[in-house]
Amino acid sequence: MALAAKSLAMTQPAISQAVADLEQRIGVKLFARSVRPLALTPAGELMRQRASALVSEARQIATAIRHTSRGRLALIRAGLVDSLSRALTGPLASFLVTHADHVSVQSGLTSAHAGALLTRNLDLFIGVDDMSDVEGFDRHEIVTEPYILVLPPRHKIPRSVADLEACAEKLPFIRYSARSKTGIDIERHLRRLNIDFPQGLEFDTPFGVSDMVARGKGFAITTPICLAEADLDNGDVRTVPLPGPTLKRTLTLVSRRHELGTLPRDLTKACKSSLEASTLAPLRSAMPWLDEDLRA
Amino acid sequence: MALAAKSLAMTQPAISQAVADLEQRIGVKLFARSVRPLALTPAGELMRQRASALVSEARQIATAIRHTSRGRLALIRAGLVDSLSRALTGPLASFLVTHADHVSVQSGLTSAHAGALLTRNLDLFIGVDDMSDVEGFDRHEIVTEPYILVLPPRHKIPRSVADLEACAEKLPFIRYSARSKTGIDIERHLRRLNIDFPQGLEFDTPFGVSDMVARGKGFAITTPICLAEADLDNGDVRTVPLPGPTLKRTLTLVSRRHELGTLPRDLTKACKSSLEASTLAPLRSAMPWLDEDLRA
DNA sequence: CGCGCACTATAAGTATTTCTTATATTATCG
DNA sequence: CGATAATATAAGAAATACTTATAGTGCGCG
Repeated sequence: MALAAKSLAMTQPAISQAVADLEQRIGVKLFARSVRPLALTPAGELMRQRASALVSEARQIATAIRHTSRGRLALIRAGLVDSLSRALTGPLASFLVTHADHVSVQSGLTSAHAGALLTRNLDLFIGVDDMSDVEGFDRHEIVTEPYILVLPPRHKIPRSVADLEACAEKLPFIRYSARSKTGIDIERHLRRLNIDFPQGLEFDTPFGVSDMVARGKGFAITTPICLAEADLDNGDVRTVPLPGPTLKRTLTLVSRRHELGTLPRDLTKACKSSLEASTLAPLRSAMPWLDEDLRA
Repeated sequence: MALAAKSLAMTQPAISQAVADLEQRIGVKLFARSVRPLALTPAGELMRQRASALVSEARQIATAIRHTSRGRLALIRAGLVDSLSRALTGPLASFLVTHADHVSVQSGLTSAHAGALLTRNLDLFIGVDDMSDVEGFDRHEIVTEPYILVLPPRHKIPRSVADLEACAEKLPFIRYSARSKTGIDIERHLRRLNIDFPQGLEFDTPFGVSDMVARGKGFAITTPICLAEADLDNGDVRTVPLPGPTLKRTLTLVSRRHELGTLPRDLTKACKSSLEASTLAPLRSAMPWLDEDLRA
């Protein structure tokens, strides 16, 4: 603390008091004081990491603002659900780079992107959740697709809900993580069918789920776009319609209202075109039974 | 400003003065005052975006720190850096499922995994950062690999640092996001070489970076494993040694000390074997100049 | 075009926060 | 065990941020 005071041109008690104040306000000890020299607690280490990142970002803001040029946005940060990562990262970035000096594309789960949009860490995202319960956002639908059943090759095809439930007698059900909207939707659907597959393996990426099925380690519920995204090297999985009532998901572009002009609408158009050509048409060829269920 | 004052339980002149103070300190106008109601300038808009993100992150830090707590582990939650997702998700899950009833495998950026490990949202991770400055963790090295330069097909091969810098005259430099350790290491290396590529495109996935290079949109610095992970459909990129001093990265399994017994060591062994067979041997075949630089 | 309205900006004073000085307390080392 | 070098505490000073009172400004309406 004495060295910190020196480097900040302050006195040592000022530092000590400031740290003590902060500890009191957040209710957590940041330093272990029963040793010399003082050591950070795990919480103190976390604070140090995140707060120094914060201070660094704060300093960068002033610099960035001074360099803002008119017209083009300085920065666009876009989130893309990982099930569209391979299909749309290129088209998305190519489009955005004509509208901003600095483009950041972040892949991941929609729940994280929704949170980041709310806290203004993203400017828009394409994902499974359209945040329809929150005011102040625009939504542009890109595609609706049905959930399908994926089984290892030569697995018997279940034709009823009872058959589906019986699959778990031979192979475990491979899950999407409950951290993903897709995982949540699937669990809710299974509960409606009174099916309760035992806990076992779960993944937060389409590849993780699909790869395990291809390896013969289990069966899963997924979507055609997720399967395309997995891009399995040994793509021999058996895909069939999901027995019982249909379950669908919609992929939507979400942005704050009144902030990006026509960019979200134009971007949606560009993404629809690209997705149709690169993913949907091939999927309809591979799974003709999808038919009208899979269109942008 | 009057509404902001009301919502912050302050008076309107306090807001007016604070904004004026800030404008004076950074030397930039944030509001256009010649119209009613007041409008944000472009700089003001950028400030609003970034400052609100900053405030949000600041609030989250306190919450995250309070939630740091010791708790019993009910399952194994493993983080896997996305550059190893395709290569190791299957082997990792297959191994862990023999040691736990419930296994969660989360793909993503090492920085998020490191944070998650610190806050006990993960039990272990495999990533680029070994958290060597933090006490209380065990580290098992899996592989060390050099960074390489990737260029569009038929691009002239840079043989010196000056050549490397000159690449940006024709094509933009495609970056890894600064949210990734890989991105940070590359930026630091370029600073050491006194190279400052203009801001342009950045991605947080190996696929994003590699796909843009394959499309001829730019050039990039990446690693052989990242390139393999991208698994490009049109894999025609030109890979060459990075001119100038070598830069390497190490992928490490990190777990808390004294908590998982021999599992981390055993898991490391299993991952090394799998990685060597599935990724490293093919890479050495494709890029013979890597030679001894790429071994588990 | 002038006036009224609803807002922001400024001046001066007050309240709060942050820092300093002086010194007490504590962990470590020889 | 005493000396040392650090941090913590108490009290007062300095700096910052806020309030009140009121001047100034852009817009819309008659």
